[in-house]
Amino acid sequence: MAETPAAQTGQALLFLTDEQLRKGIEAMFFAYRGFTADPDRILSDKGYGRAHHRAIHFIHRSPATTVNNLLSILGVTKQSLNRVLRTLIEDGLVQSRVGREDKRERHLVLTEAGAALERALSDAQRDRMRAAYRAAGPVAVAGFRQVLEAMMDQDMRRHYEALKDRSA
Amino acid sequence: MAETPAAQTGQALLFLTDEQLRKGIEAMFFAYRGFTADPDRILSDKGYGRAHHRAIHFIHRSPATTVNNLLSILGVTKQSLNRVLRTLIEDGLVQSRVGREDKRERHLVLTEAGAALERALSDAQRDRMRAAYRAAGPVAVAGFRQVLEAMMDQDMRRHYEALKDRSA
DNA sequence: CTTGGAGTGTCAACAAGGCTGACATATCTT
DNA sequence: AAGATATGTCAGCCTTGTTGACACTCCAAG
Repeated sequence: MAETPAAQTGQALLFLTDEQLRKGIEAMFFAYRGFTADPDRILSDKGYGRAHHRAIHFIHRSPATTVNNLLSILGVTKQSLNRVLRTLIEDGLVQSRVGREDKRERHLVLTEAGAALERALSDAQRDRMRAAYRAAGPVAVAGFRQVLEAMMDQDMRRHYEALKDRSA
Repeated sequence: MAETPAAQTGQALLFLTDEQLRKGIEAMFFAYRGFTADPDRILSDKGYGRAHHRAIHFIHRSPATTVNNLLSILGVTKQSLNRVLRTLIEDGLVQSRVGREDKRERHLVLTEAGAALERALSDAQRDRMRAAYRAAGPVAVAGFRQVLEAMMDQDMRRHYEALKDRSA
């Protein structure tokens, strides 16, 4: 676009032009495809989908989490989640334990087989992430995380922060 | 993890720990939700989905693109794309023109109504991206883009670069 | 102790948007 | 004339999201 009147906006804010923003949008789109590609391949071999991956990931991250907690992290309906959980439980990857304090709640944990699949999936995903991190360098990685965190919804940032604190 | 023997890896490579990578993975997951949330709201009001958004976005970016080109950018089957394109054409948002050189090809362009929807969608998405960029600052944004680009598949990077060059 | 509400599971039905396979049509290339 | 290419379309399947309805268990407040 043309020169803006205020001098301070002339150089400093060029990274906020529509053009730059559009590049960022497209980068998110293409990168997310790469981000999910490797786990997707592993999953489809076993007859699972991305929804199973998400459930396994967050059960691993928060062992003995309740169904409700998982629901609010994943942002889907309980019917959707239940369908996925049922197959994981039937297949012996996840164990559902009745709560001790509150017996209405179910606490979800990975079985050994579930943990093995989790490892395979996150190894694949981390390999790509590691390659990208290494290629970009630590300064870029810090910026990457900053922008992503600023892009989240409030609720999602809450969940993200809660997970971050767990094993820091 | 414990101290690694080599001194050079002690400090410099801490950003490559599994912990850091996992945080990056979760940041991508939560941020992508935010990234698509605003357009999704606009679309569902009109009875469209994310697939329509993607088609509209890339037709806008590459006016008069062919169906085949769009297919390779989006990475879906022609049946999937065709279902979406058919509704967009029926609803008068996209126009399909027989190619001049090669009459087998169809060149896709947005109508005025299609361009209006594209504007609404990308305004919403850019608003969030702009807020995130502004909050994180130009250095972070450069890193953000670097990491995303390193995360793409080869094919996707090719398409991304091609689009980048268009109006640079 | 009863009752209301919360947490959970489940059934049924539906839609979007992926996929495969098969086939038709028009057009270009050889 | 034959084969390859670009596109469209029909039919059917899968995953994963949705709503709505209903049952059950359990906790807590009255």
